[in-house]
Amino acid sequence: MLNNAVGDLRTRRTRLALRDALLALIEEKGFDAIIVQDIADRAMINRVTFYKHYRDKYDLLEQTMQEMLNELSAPVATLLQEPTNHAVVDKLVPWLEHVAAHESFYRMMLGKEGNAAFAAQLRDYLEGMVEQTIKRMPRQSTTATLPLPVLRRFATAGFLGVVMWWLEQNRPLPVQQVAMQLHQLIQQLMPSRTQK
Amino acid sequence: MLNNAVGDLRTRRTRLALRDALLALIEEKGFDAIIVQDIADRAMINRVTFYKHYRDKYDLLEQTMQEMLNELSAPVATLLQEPTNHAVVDKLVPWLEHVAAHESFYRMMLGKEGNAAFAAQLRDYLEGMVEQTIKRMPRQSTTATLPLPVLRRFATAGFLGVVMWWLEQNRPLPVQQVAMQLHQLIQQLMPSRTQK
DNA sequence: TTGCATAAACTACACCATGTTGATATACTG
DNA sequence: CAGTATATCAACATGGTGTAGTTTATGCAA
Repeated sequence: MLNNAVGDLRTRRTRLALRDALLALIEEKGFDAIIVQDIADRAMINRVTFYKHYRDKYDLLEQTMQEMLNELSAPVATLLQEPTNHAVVDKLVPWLEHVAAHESFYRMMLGKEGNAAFAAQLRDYLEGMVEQTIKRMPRQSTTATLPLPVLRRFATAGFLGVVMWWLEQNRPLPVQQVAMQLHQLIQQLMPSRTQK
Repeated sequence: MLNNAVGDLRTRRTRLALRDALLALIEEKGFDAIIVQDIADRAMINRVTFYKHYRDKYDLLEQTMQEMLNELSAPVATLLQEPTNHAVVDKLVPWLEHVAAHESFYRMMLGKEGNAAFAAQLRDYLEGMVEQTIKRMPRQSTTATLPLPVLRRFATAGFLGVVMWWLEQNRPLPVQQVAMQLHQLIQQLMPSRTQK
């Protein structure tokens, strides 16, 4: 059926339990190894009830991923307000802190056993951020030596790569330091910007 | 069982057929959607025979991936001989040409429907390359402003990101141009190198 | 508070992919 | 050419998926 009243307390409780169960299981053994029965067991929900809310485990994953990305957007929303050169570093910090708070989840989803769709979605999300930030930047020599899409992709993919490295190594550096280094890396890719 | 004489003509024929079938199917519908029967059908091999050679479809994938990476290594082997600054660009070209030759495969395996393990393996492989290249570089100010692992990860992840972009867009640029741009991006990340 | 409506639980089922077994036919190797 | 290894075939147990019908319980609105 898949059509339950979203307002109903029972519905909200069930979906929350399923979502939490999925997150916990992903952290424990990765998404691929999970079967619907696992999710139902963990959530203490009947397996049939699962199917009354989600088509399959991929459906649940998709919705959960979307929620994670929305959460991720919150700390960055303010970032777009004042894209002054130095403020960006400080605004990276809450972003990285969110990632750190859900460390195991991100490590799993972005790692070897991870989910390519999620990585791609996160990259797209970052690219969107970059695009908007660039738009609001003070007009300057737009005659970049490299095509913008290439530059953008290199930067976002590299950015994500470093975040992954950071998680894989169990965060050997404090958030502030990673933020600084990421900022510096991005800066080095923007030769049009005059060295202040 | 899984132990067949690798010298036997039948064995070689069977494994080749299975490997080719897998590659074709990956290009058609991605790895996840493939079932063993698909591979057997396409290879015109009995399904049971499949299991006499490979544990499961993941086993076959792993071996096939390894072969692809070995092929990929060939054009780069010479790269390590003379890591002079300008020669690197030229040596990137055969590498990109290999990727272009197996375009659909790489696009699938690295894309949204792709396989995170393969992406990670390819990244590791690239990191190894970078590491060796750096070792043979003429000693110079090793006092990089950034930790080497971070720099290396950013560069390789960004590199792969651009290659992915190139494939996703159906190769809007000729190989030479991509090679140049990638070279330039990497250069910009190496501030220790004096601008010649 | 009570009754109604709706969600959850439970039982049962058909379906499909997996991986294995034992018997038989086929074909490579030496 | 003979012997042995490999491929084929039919059959089966197992386990995960998704659905249907029925009963139980619980939240909601009057």
